[in-house]
Amino acid sequence: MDYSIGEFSEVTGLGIHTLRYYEHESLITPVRNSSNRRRYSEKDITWIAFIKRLKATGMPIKEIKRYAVLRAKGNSTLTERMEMLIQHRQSLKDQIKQLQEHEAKLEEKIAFYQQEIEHHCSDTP
Amino acid sequence: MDYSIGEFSEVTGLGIHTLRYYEHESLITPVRNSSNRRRYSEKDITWIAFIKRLKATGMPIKEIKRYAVLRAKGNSTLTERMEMLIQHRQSLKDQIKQLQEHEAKLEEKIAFYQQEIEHHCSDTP
DNA sequence: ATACAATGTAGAGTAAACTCTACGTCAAGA
DNA sequence: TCTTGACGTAGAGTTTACTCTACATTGTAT
Repeated sequence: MDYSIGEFSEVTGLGIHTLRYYEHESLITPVRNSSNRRRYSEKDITWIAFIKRLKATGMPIKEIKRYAVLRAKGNSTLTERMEMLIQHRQSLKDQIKQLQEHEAKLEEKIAFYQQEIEHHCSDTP
Repeated sequence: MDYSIGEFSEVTGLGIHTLRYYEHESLITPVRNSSNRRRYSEKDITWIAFIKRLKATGMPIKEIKRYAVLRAKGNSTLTERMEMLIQHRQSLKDQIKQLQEHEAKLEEKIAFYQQEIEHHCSDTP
């Protein structure tokens, strides 16, 4: 019930190079088999999914790494990790609010353009 | 009623180097005075504000440049520019939806953590 | 046994968006 | 007049997050 790097690349959608890079950055640490090949577990799949979420919401690799290192230390770091998540939730809320503002402004601009174009085309009555 | 690059940097919050870089990328083309110094107008202020909005909503410089070049060509490009904005509005809506999904999942995760921490701390009754 | 595909490491290369350096010019105040 | 500070150009350097190359091993199918 584990995966080679090639298989894991398939199921996660991350490139093999990227997976090795993530390991180098201590985001994930698969076990190795007798011939030094990486073996990824089922848990690694959900972990990568979570990493992807953090990335998609603007968390830089450095900070994901900080989280990953805490996670690797086990339960004693639960509170600290939660603090990180709560911080990140706030930044995510702020991001969404910002984007909604931008959307509203863009909407205005588009409406204005529509006017402009009508005026422009109705020059010849 | 115009600005030197230093003044313009102040009012827009963009660095002088960045402004020159933007000019190099054809995002903005200030006029020059007799001694070749850039002169930015009031209009340039709102234009930079709009560029910032496009950037903040994930539009790459290359595409902003495409828009800027159309804008520089004048009214004949109004429709094409509007098409770009409408496209971008859609991508913005998609972005927001994605982030909201991520927020919901993060919320779940935090709730789960809260549980974990309670269990963990109540180990000693 | 042998070919060949997947994997390993180390390190170089890439793309985007700046950011900085070096060096020259020019206008204005002491 | 001299100097200082803002500005000019061209090009190098930085950061982030990959992505790729070169070359050595290893597992598997024939």
